[in-house]
Parts: sequence; C-alpha cells; structure tokens
Amino acid sequence: MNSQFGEKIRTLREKQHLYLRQVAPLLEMDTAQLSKIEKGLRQLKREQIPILAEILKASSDELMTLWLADQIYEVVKDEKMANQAMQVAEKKINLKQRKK
Amino acid sequence: MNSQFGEKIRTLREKQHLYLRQVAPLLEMDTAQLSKIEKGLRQLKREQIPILAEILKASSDELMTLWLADQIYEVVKDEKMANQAMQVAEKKINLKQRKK
DNA sequence: CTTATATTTGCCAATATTTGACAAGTCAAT
DNA sequence: ATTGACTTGTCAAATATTGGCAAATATAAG
Repeated sequence: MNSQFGEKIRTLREKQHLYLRQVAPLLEMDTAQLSKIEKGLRQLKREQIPILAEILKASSDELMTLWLADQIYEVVKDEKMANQAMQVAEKKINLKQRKK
Repeated sequence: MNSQFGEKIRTLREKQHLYLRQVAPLLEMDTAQLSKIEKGLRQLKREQIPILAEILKASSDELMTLWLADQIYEVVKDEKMANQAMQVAEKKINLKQRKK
C-alpha cells in the first residue's frame, strides 16, 4: 500500500469506466503524470483535489483526507518515533482548534 | 507556539549557558541560521539532530519526536480534515509496524 | 504475428522550494 | 557611544519537484 490516495482515485476512475486519457486532460496533465499519481510516484496538487473529486463523483473531503494522510505518512514512515510524533502533533492541532 | 522543536532547543541551550555563536559552528552553520531554526523559520537537517542532542545533552529521541511533530503539523495545520488524516496515517503506521 | 489501445517507465529540462552566506538591524548592558 | 547577543532581510546557490515527451510494456483483437 504505497499511496492510499492513489489507490482510491484509481478505483474510483475504474468504477466510472474512465481512461487515464479521459481524466488527465481535465486536470491539465498527460496520462503519464496521472498514472504516476495513481501509483503514488507523484503528488496531485492540493488545489486539484476538488476538481478531481468532481470528475470522479467522489467526496472532496474524503480525497483530501487520504491525500493528507499520504503526506503525513511520507514524513514518518521510517521513523522510530513516528507514533510519539503523531501524538505530539495531534495535541497541537487540538489546541489550535479549540482556539477558533 | 510556532515550533516545538525550536522552543525546546532554545530552552536547552539556555540551560547550558551556551550562546548561538558557540553552538552554531558545531553544526557548521552561522548564528543567523541557528537563530532561525530556534524560531521555527528554518528546519534543522534531520541528520543533525543527534549531533545537536549531544551538544545540548538531551535525548536524541525526544528531539526527533518534536522535530517530526513539527513536520507533521506543517502538513495539516490549516486543514479541515487534519484529524481524520492523522487517524488514517496512524492506522497505516501501525499496520506497517506490525509487519516487522 | 501485427495492430490498436491503455498504461507505465525513464529521462531531462523547466520550475519551485529550501538553504547558505553575508550585511545590516535591534536590543540590552555598560 | 561601544560591545555582545541575537534577529532580520536579501539573494544567489543548491536541492527537490514537476511537466512533457518518447519509448517500453501489457493486453486484447484480428
């Protein structure tokens, strides 16, 4: 499981019976790039997520969640202190949210 | 609270009564850079964390944890889906660790 | 086996981001 | 006014990421 986001959008695309060559131009990229994104070798730009969600008739929030999770995972994947770091980060996020 | 790592190493440095100008050369940088790192405006290189831990007589694991937490926070700080993303990422990390 | 279509891979130039280095600045103590 | 510690701004250099293309692979059909 290399990229949860990539796997998800591939599944969604196949469910819609769409080809890379159909979806890629809507995101202004070529099929090679989209292929790499689905395989987790490249990142979709954050601001393109809502666009892709619409194309794939999916929840933008869900795709965003997976996309972010991939970014986080990339930071900590080989780290011994991964879990502790996540806990510390979570605390800080919760603090921030309470302020709003 | 902009950088937990930065705040921590500043506190540690002050506890040891060390000046930026004393610590910076040990990390092969100038005081301006170290100052920015302590204020969270720049990142210390990951591989320098153990070196700095030794200089400051601190736990390398603890510093690494804070450093990673800062990286994670940077990814999700303004994101509505931050918490969900963290949960998804955690699950994936736990899966990975179980495999070892 | 040849063709056609979909996807993948490799490469490298273009673009974007981060860093290193220095100069000039603030601030506090004297 | 001078000194010492730290901070800030700038900008070129170093790194990292992306875009775009061509070639490779895979699968199915004739």
